[in-house]
Amino acid sequence: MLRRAEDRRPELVDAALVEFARRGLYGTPTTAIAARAGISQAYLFRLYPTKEDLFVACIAEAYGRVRDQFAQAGEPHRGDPEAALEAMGEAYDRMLEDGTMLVNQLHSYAACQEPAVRAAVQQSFGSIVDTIREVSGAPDEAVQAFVAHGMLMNVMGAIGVAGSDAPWVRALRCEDES
Amino acid sequence: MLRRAEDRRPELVDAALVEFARRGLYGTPTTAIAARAGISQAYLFRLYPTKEDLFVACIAEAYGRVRDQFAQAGEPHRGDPEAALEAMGEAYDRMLEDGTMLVNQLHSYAACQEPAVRAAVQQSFGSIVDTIREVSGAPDEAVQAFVAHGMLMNVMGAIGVAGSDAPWVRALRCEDES
DNA sequence: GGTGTGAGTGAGTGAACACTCACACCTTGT
DNA sequence: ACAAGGTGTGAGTGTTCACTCACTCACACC
Repeated sequence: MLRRAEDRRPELVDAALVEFARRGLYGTPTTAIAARAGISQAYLFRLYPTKEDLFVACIAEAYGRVRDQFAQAGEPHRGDPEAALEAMGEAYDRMLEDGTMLVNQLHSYAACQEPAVRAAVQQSFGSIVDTIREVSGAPDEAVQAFVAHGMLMNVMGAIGVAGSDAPWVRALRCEDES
Repeated sequence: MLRRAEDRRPELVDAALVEFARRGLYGTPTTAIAARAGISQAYLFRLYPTKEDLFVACIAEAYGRVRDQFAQAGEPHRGDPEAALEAMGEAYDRMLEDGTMLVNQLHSYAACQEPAVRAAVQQSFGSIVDTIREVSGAPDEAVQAFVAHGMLMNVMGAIGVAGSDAPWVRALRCEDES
């Protein structure tokens, strides 16, 4: 019947990732998160003393998963930068399909006015870039282009043009007119 | 003594751009916006019937200014894609210094769950891309790389690593170690 | 069976916030 | 002179929300 708090916390973070994905730190009520996690709001605040603490935990989790996917995808191609980045790009595309982790990244940028959030974002983001650099061994220019391209795809997903065939969207996807 | 509503509205948008830049649509109280604009909160709601309407107006203004800067910077180089993109890039760097317009773009992505915001973002964003394409005449690949690079710089500014010299930041800026 | 401890919650609380309303004031046209 | 209409506000209102408190219950150990 009773569960350990250490077991509950990751479940709460899972639920919070879904809710925060919708409207970010400021727009997401803790009641919705608690309801999704199947616990009382009061207990949410026992597991994480403030909403911001929970958000920071979500940031760390979301970035961590992305980093792990990159590492896993790139590892078999260690020593072959092009192949490694290619594999990481495919992993990124797969993550874009669900979108929860990536859209939370956008919300994390938006909440960087809060010092605790900013610190977590800097740390987690740096860890992803380090992983890309270390595993792929690619030159800085290629890493920069890779990260930048990922952000563009992320934003295009978030603003709902991923499936659009407006000319400017097709151009950003580098599809020729047909 | 009394001013016309049409004159007030742009001033209100200016003030709102500053306030929204901090915490976005959900995290910014209308009281703060009204105070900055030097009007009562009640009058704010006469000028824009909902906070969301005001936010949408801010989106349009922020994106519009960016688009105008791009057009102005690129126009003298029409017909020379590389030079045009280069000039636009410099214009972007200048806009990053203040940051208000660009960080509002991040907040606009984060608020895309609201249909009205999403529609405005899609329209304004497309208008920027169209301008870049039309004025520079650059191939899709170059436009994509340009936009993606801009987003990366924007995010790095927002998360507060613009001036950092951590290795991963230097790598993303493509500076060699020194 | 008793007792201590951590899990878990129902029912608040106070503040913040989006939005409203009744009213005053200024300006313009006639 | 005065009506009409736009400008502007003080003082709310109802709701939402982060966070708290007093409490119950399950379990482990003796």
